[in-house]
Amino acid sequence: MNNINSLKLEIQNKKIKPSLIRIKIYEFLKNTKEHPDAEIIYQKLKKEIPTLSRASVYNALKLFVEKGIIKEIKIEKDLIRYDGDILRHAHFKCKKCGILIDIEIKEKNYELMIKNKNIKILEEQIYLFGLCDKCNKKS
Amino acid sequence: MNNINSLKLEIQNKKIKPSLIRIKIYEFLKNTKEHPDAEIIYQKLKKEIPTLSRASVYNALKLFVEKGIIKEIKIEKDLIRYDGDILRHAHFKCKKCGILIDIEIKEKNYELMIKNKNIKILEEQIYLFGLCDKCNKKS
DNA sequence: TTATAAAATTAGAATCATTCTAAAATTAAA
DNA sequence: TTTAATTTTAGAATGATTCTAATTTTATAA
Repeated sequence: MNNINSLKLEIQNKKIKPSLIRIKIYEFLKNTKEHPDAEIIYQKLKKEIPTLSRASVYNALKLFVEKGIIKEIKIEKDLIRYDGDILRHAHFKCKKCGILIDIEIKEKNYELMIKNKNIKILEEQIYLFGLCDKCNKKS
Repeated sequence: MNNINSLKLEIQNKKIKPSLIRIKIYEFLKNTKEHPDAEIIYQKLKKEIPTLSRASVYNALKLFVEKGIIKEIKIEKDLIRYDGDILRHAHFKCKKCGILIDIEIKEKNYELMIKNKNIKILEEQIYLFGLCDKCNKKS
């Protein structure tokens, strides 16, 4: 799972040309649960691809988000983090230590009451803030 | 409701010194459903208070958020909008026309399943994206 | 192949909301 | 008052992201 060839196919299925840079960025996102930002991806891949530029990272991430194969996480004040897991889930950030954790959503019980029935919801982003296990025990 | 004196009291109850600028900013947020950003608040109040600086607006907004009397809405790519309504609700943004709409949450049916039971959730931000009534009918 | 067009990549400049800084003004305390 | 503490201010600094224009790579056609 998540080998280069299957990742390449996933990209191609979305009509994205599978350049080396794009495959590498996508691979990186698919194999981490750290929800990295553009700079972290850039620094990591620069070791493998010394000519890599930040612009290419930003370009690829933007394209991936548009095509729906990754998700933006806008939980930080000043930067965007990225998630290779596009299955429905919420994100929790500890107010004390800053750790970012995936939160499973109980599908059945989650319902929003839309007064205006004609609104069509295509996407959702759920951010939770509080105290993680460790920080909660300490306090 | 929402007269100067009651707003002043609300601010004071949160141990915030009720300077004119703070009262005016709080009043503005309490009397609009537009979810303005700092710049809009600045431009609007500058007419009344010509000496007003952007820094004061940012300072007051930051303080209000910390004290919990207003909420940040981080639904735009590049700026923060503010909400004087701190009652629990989600925000919907139309992908076509960009309109921002409050969405009531059906309390009973909204449940998150937290695997790690020790996580303590103190705050939530729910953002929805899609097509508003008008844009949905057109397409 | 070779020529040509299209797309991807690059380095670095530009953008722009927000934060920072240090001074001035205001308010509170003694 | 006098002094201290807080608030406000203008403008500089910050920093993630976007833009630009040139270069490189890839695809297409003859």
